[in-house]
Amino acid sequence: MAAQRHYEDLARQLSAIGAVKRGLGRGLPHDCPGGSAAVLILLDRHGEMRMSRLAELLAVDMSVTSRHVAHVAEKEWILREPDPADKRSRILRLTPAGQTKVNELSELSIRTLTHYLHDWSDDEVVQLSTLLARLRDSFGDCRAASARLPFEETTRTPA
Amino acid sequence: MAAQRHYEDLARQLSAIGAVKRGLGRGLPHDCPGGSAAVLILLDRHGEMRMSRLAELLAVDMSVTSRHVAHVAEKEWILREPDPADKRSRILRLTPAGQTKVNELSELSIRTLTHYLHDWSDDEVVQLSTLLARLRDSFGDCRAASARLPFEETTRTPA
DNA sequence: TATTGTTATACTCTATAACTATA
DNA sequence: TATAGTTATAGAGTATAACAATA
Repeated sequence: MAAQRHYEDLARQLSAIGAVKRGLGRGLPHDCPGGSAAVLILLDRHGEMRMSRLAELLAVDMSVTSRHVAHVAEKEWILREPDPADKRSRILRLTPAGQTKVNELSELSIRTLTHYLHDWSDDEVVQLSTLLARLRDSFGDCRAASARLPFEETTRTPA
Repeated sequence: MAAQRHYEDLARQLSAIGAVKRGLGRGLPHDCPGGSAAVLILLDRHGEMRMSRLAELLAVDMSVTSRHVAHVAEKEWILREPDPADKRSRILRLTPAGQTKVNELSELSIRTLTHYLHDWSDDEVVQLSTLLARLRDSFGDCRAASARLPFEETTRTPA
């Protein structure tokens, strides 16, 4: 358990990190906004999956996932195939064009980070990645309808 | 200079960290959205300042800053006083009510992080804070109109 | 009845551009 | 002319709720 002051610091740093995300976002191709990029990258990383699984990985509501997926499907970067085991479901899969886009995105993020982090050591980059992964993990599934905080009553109305 | 593969990992983790930010955001008071909270916290942290300086610290365009500031001013959490040295400028300062709000925000972030990161050590929290600060620093002022990447021509149109 | 996914609607955050007042 | 700040407008991301189809 860390000291309160350190939690405060971390909260401030997390709030400020949006600037970096926006900086990375500005490097994206004009036809592939952040939401689309995230869908493609997760499908590349984890292989084909259903909408609900993707929503979980994106950590957003399924309605949001549906919109992003509709966009990349329209670009023909993914296919939405019927799930033989459950007719309500759809299986999402990258197309060859989608794979090409993923490669492009990958190269872009490498170029951008190489530019900004040229003076970081290998170790530092890995350390930050690792801590961010752990942070994400500690928060678990903190989507609106999923996890509730233990002191909800004093904050945003639960509905 | 880190290996390309590590940059890719970091890009993925950064993209996923939005979930944590949203989780923290859901704990905010209903009358104080993220933009307002950021303004208050920076004024508390750095003391009174001009709009342009605040925009720089927020790492957003001044038009955005102006909107957030107008909101917190309407709540009477800050004052916008004329700058005697430059009549175009305004000096922003927390009111006592604003200070109270800052304290409330601080307590909220501590409660939320204590809840989610209960099994993190002091050292780990500090390490993550430090790396995030360094990351932000390495990106410098990467706002849209400020910094330009060296390979712009293949990405979003420069204008 | 419950679950998967879609759509409509609303809210927050951000950027660009046009504008004003002052330097 | 250039700069500080405001406002109007547009675009991206997200959440809630209502809905259709299937389990």
